[in-house]
Amino acid sequence: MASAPAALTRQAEDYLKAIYEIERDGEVAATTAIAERLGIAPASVSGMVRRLGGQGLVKVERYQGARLTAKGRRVALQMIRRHRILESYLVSRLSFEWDGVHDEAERLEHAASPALIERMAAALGHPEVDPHGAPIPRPDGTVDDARLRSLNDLAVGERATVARMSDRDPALLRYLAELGIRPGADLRMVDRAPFDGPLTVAVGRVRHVVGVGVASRVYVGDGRR
Amino acid sequence: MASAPAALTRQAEDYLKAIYEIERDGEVAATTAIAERLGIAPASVSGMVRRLGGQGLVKVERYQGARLTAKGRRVALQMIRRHRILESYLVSRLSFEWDGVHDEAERLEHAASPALIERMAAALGHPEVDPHGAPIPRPDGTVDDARLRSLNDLAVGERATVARMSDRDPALLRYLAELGIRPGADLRMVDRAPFDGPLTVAVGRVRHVVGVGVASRVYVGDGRR
DNA sequence: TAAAAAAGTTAGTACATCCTAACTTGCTTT
DNA sequence: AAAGCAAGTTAGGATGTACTAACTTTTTTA
Repeated sequence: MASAPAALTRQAEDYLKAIYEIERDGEVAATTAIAERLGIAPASVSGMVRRLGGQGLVKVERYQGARLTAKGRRVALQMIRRHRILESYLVSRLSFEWDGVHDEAERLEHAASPALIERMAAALGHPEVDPHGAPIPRPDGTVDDARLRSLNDLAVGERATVARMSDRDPALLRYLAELGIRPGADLRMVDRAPFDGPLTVAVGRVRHVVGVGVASRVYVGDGRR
Repeated sequence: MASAPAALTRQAEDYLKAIYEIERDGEVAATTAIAERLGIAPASVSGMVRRLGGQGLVKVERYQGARLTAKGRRVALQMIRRHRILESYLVSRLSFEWDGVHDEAERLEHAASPALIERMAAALGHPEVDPHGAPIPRPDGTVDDARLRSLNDLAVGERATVARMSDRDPALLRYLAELGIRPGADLRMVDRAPFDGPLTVAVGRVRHVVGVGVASRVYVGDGRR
């Protein structure tokens, strides 16, 4: 028997999403990492993670963090699909700015029914990436969520195309937009100051100097998208 | 000083909306009436209503029910505006059926930001009524929420135009749609069976026989809308 | 490898919300 | 006006989620 769906709470959904994203970055979903991402105390995470474990959504080993089960991953990807479809819809149909949709989508994703999400997706022609370049999981739970190099990893002289960037910090997004760094933009690493110093990047024929912190939050693909 | 907005919980918002609707129907928002509308036990209402009283949203007199304060009414109308804009948007931009939007809007109204609602309203050209004919409160908190006669109150031979109907029961809405009874439809009371028996109503040139229960949930204006 | 630091857990508390059961109040009816 | 019933309230308990403080385990460092 497939067990009752047993509607998850908003919070449970957020935990699963957080854990998914940490794992996707290749790290173990440690208590502190989850707590940080959700902006809550580590102590609060212990209990919730245990509860998620009881529901078969994560596998927990005391003192060793949590790992998503297949069931947990399914939920997480569904939430991410919702989030990204919502962001896409808000930007393309309700003229939201790309730096302002994250929080709105974050709230709506818990309230929107699957039917609403699929109608939005259909209205947009079933987009494959969201406005920040993040791939949208398909309804069947598959995603092309390849781990990308960050701008920070480019060697001097190397060219690349911006693939995506984190959507969580509006100020960063506004800054990047000003520099012309958006998904699809072509760029070239011109210079790297030593000791993790600032990078000089050519975007089209304009050069910008950006810090390592910024560069590490911009992901690139090679040449073509 | 205008006092901190102090984000209300979903539940508080629902209570206020329920109280508003009961008062609009000309009744006192008694504990049991609120409980019934929200589908919870009366005992649960007592506590919450006291809390709302403490926040200055309702005035409570023990054993005498609650009454909205101006502040409470403002919140309630804002929720109703959200709800009705959402319903309108879902029907007209995402091809939802008019009988299926209530629940979706009910969930989204707690998550949607004022900015989103206003963008939707703008996209729709600032509609004044929702798909069920209910007037949409304006951003400034005013509404034309006149108490209407129900179809049940029509005298034999009288003509009227359908103004609105309850949006809470999808089955009722589907039934009404089948009969051609929608906001804007013109009708005439042809016959009333005695002892609260069924009513015969002409919609265009078709006659339908409907029960009193149905008729009392359809509201009419006179002649023109 | 032992001490220190970092990470994680438990214990105890709080709050919002709901429930049921038992009691109280107020309205209605005789 | 007293009794009975309906409506409302309180008491006590459950759940989900968070917090801080104190303790434990693991990892790092010296």
